Amino acid sequence: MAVTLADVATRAGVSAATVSRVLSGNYPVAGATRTRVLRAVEELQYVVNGPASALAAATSDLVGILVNDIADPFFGIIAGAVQSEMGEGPAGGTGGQKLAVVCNTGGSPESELTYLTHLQRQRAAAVVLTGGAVEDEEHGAAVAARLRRLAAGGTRIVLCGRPPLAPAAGEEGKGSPEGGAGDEPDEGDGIVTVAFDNRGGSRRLTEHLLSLGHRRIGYVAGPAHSTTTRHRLEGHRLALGEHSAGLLAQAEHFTVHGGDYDRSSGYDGALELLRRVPDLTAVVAANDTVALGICAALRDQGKHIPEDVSVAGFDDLPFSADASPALTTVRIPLHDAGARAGRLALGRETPPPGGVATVRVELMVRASTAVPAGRTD
Amino acid sequence: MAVTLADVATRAGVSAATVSRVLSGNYPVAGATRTRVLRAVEELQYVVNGPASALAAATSDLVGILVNDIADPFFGIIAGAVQSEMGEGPAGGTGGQKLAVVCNTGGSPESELTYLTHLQRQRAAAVVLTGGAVEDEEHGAAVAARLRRLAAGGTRIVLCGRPPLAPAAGEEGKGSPEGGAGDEPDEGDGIVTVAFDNRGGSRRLTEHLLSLGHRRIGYVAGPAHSTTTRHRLEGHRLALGEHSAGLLAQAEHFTVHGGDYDRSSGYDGALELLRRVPDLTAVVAANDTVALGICAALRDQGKHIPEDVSVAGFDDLPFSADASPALTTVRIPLHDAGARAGRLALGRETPPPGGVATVRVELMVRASTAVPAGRTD
DNA sequence: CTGTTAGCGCATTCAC
DNA sequence: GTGAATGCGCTAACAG
Repeated sequence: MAVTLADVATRAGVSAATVSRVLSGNYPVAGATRTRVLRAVEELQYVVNGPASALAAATSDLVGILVNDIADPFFGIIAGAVQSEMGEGPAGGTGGQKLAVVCNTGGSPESELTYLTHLQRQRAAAVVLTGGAVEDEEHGAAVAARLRRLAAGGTRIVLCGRPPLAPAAGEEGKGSPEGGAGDEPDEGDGIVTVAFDNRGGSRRLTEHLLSLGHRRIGYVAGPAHSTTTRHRLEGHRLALGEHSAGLLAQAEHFTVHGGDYDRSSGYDGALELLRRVPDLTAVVAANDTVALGICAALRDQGKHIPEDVSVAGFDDLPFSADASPALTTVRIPLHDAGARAGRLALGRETPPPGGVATVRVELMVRASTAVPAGRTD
Repeated sequence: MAVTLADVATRAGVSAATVSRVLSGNYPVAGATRTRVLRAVEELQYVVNGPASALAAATSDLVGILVNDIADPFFGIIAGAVQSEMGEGPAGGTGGQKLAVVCNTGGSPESELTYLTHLQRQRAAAVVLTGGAVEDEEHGAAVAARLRRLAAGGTRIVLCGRPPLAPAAGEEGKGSPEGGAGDEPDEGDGIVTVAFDNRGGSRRLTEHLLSLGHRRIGYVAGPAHSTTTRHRLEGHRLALGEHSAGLLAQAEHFTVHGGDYDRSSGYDGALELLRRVPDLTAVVAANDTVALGICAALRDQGKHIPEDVSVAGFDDLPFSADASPALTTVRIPLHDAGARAGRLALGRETPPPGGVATVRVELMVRASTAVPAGRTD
């Protein structure tokens, strides 16, 4: 690490400033000197000192991507897409390169805050937060506050698959001309969001089940206090309620609140559901992974899918189409969403009006859902 | 971002040095002043400037984790485990906190080098490289060289699931007392590796198939030029060769070299295999994901698993036990391996002798493999 | 086009 | 136990 800019300058017989200029590439330098400098860099195996550079320029090339579970392809796909948008800066050189890194919060709000602090320390160029947020007053406020500070400091903030920030406390009366609008996302802080239509997708999914003739539909929900969990559940109940008040009334009894978005939540949830409602004809899962756990449990109980019980997931992860039977689910264009978030983070795409873009989701009807056995029409 | 150490100092009525000291926590400071400083920090919402701090201290808290595919749980599990080892530094404060970040190379050697350069720029405290390496003379040498420079600069390097570095070129005659040992991993460069026994696991898996009575065993290999691919294939053929020369001779014909470690490689590979050897009784996959693709293809061809064809995977990812039928595979203790790599990266665990630790793998026999149909003993 | 001059914000000697 | 001074390595005005 000993070799510095000055060493290169000496070696090339130029000033440090010149070396800096050829390296950043954003300044005219004579071809001959450039070559000389580059050769010196090569010979000395010089590598820029990031901290020093960041300090002097007051900018960083770090872009953070926060995910709730790095072992979950849902986040992997988004993160990969975000990352794929970095790399090719407008200029050709190594200059505009961003270092996109993903930080695994494990869904813990504390960890989320810790990472945000770290990123703020590093003066990150941008940070992308993916996936549902924990619905906790205190932490929510803390995260929002930190995000606003980051944004104020010039860090671009993008929310992907996470609902927009609520307006800051005490913001409403603060000279806003339109008065107490109150519940609309505040603009102007520069925080942009790419939202998933969890509610709408979930609703369509349940409508599909209803239209097939299902009336006893179980629901294995995701982690408590997660925005995603809530939105999907709301969509489900919206569909139920639109069909009949009776269905909506029994919804709570047909819902089990699983733990994480993992296989065992589905497995255990399905068992519990079967205990409560032995003649269940369909189960909706918080997501595809949970759905697979549900399938396993049903099979272990001697139930056939979809003959005895229909099962549906959410997300349409790659493995869902290959499951047996292939899973009916709601496709979220995770890659597109992530790519867009990446472009937004780089300021390469103009933010949507209002700062919120909602990506469309699509119902994927496959083999795991069918007309319930009792139905003969 | 405007608020600096000096601001806090002024506010607290102390010198910048004192503020620095209470923040780093590694220096005696009077209780009263400490409280005063901390309050000022709080009031001003001060956050350390990472670059400045790193520059002055010549150290960084960045730890990089390189993965080949961030959407693959194989890497997610390892990365998550590595990350879980960071966070609780020896001291209590926010001082010893490391920022563990994962970088997605997509399996591309260029990208790998780019990330290593970035990490070197940032003077990363450590970098963990996970998963198989691409077997390419040139890139291998380039990566090795860069890793050695990083290590020389004080960055800890840990290889996890990747074979140890070959000795540096021209190193053999360079005053090494024991002369041209040549093909043993060079120690002394401080690069430590946690290796997976891919060869041994693969061998045991194929032995299992042979012992069941299978003789026409197809193999859908992983990406070409990957160390992992090669090692697993070698283990497979080792088992074949030990059983009979005939099996080994036809091995190449029974092997299809799929593309990536994904579902479609398995699907397409199985189809090709069936074309070549219609009366196949078993197929071994490069990994579990590929195995699932194989299962899908076989089902689409009207084959039953395991009655008509047995299928086996590798890695034992969480979903494998839930597949239907449950997948016979080789379990790699990914979490343990990652955790160990993390500890090694932090210097919290003493490196194994020789710098290489090999983690044991375990054959998991489940429902996807059975005695072939023709066999009646 | 290139060299010179100042800091960037902090950690760390030294003194006190 | 605390303050004052110095420099980490680089970039960004300025001159020339």
